[in-house]
Amino acid sequence: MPKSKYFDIYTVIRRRIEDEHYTDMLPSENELTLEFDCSRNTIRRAIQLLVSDGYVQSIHGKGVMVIYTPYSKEQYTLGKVESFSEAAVRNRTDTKTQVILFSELTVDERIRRRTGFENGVQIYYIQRVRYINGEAVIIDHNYFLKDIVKDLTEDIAKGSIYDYIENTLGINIVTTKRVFTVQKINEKDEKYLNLNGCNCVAVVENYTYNSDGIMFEVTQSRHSPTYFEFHDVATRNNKI
Amino acid sequence: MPKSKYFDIYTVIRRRIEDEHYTDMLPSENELTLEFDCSRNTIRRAIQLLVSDGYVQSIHGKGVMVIYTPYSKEQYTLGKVESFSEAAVRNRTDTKTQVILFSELTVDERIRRRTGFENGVQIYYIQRVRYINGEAVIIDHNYFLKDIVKDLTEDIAKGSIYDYIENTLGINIVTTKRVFTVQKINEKDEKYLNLNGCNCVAVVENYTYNSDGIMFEVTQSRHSPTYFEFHDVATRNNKI
DNA sequence: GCCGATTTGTCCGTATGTATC
DNA sequence: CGATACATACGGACAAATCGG
Repeated sequence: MPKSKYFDIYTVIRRRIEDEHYTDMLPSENELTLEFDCSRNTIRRAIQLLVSDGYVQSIHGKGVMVIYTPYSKEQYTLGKVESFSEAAVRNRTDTKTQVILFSELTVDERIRRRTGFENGVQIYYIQRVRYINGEAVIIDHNYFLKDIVKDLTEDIAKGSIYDYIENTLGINIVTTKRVFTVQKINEKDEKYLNLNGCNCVAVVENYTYNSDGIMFEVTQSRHSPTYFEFHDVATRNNKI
Repeated sequence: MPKSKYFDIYTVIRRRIEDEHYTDMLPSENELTLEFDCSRNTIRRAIQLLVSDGYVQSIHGKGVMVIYTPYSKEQYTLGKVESFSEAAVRNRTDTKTQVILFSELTVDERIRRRTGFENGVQIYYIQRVRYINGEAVIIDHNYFLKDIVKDLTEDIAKGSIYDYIENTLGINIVTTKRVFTVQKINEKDEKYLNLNGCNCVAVVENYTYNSDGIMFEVTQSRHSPTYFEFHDVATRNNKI
């Protein structure tokens, strides 16, 4: 539902950059307001999105420079909610998910420290192995608040829990905080993952908030290093 | 140089959140415009920064919810240009930098593939080991365009090259694209780093652009897993 | 379930400041 | 110096979501 004008404009300009229609600089904001028949403010919002995607860079008094470089290797979803491997899991046809643990339990001190959920709260705790092209590349440890993610079943866990959350339950995912680390493998990693001799895994911890500002999910994804790749764009708004 | 009003307001509100003056919700935008004597637009820009910091989350028709959680362990600079370890290197007094290679060379096919610099261009290639509290935790491989980062010396490399770039040369760093991976260790990693038995390192590749839109630096930082921790906030602007 | 008040989201137009050329 | 282009800021209008009565 692209209801907003600025997002539509963003999409159009982004495609032009990807098609290398714009290579050096974008047209000036004034020219773009004329073309898209909108206010300069709207154009600026669109450009802002392109900046945060790492597609362009604004230069005061000069113009908006294109710094997009196409990625030859693989498609990955731009810097947002998914890591490369997660995107792969979602996009490929040749993926599989194996549920190795499906449990309902009450948060105790040990889980509270690990997740931040309060003691005594009811949760689902699920462990899943993700396969790409027949190789086991990720182990997910999911913790879901039972109050919010209702009626989860092992059958749903075999498919996409995110689909269930967003489409069936209609929960809106807004913010995800992530922490990246590299950790020594544990027995489960060793048992299930294709590690190619690595004794470490890339660990991504996700803390996911719904539109009520409630953190309803904590997930630890343990990635086999061979397939793990994550992209990010940082821009300086340093005025310190 | 906090010249802009919205950035000042952002700083004030951020501090209030950190001091737990605001815990559940922010005052409404209208109230804030009254307090700070500004337009609603300016307040919204300040809030936007807080959103991208993962401090708050806006809820349509309801208000702006605080989702800030203080981090007990360590200070890390919020999601921007530095990883945790880099921040540690910058902040701690007990840090050391050892230059193990300082060279000037011409980009050949091998380096072009690794960095994206064009063949024939003159660059500095530097290797440095970073210590925190006496432990070797990072090896940096820096590639700088000689045209832009002029007159680099081994002596400068022993200190902070970033200081030299920003303060002495007056180069403005705007955008940094990063790629995270986990790789098997090579001989240099094994020789220099405290790996605690890990046979992998956390690798961060930085591609840095100046205000002319020129990518003038490529750096590969190879982190010992024990000290590596990186934070990130993703927000959905999904209107697909 | 409806209505009205509140609150955030989008969009517009204008004015002024500042950096680049 | 003037023209151009981006940056900041203001004010107003309407839409859309939430909540309480």
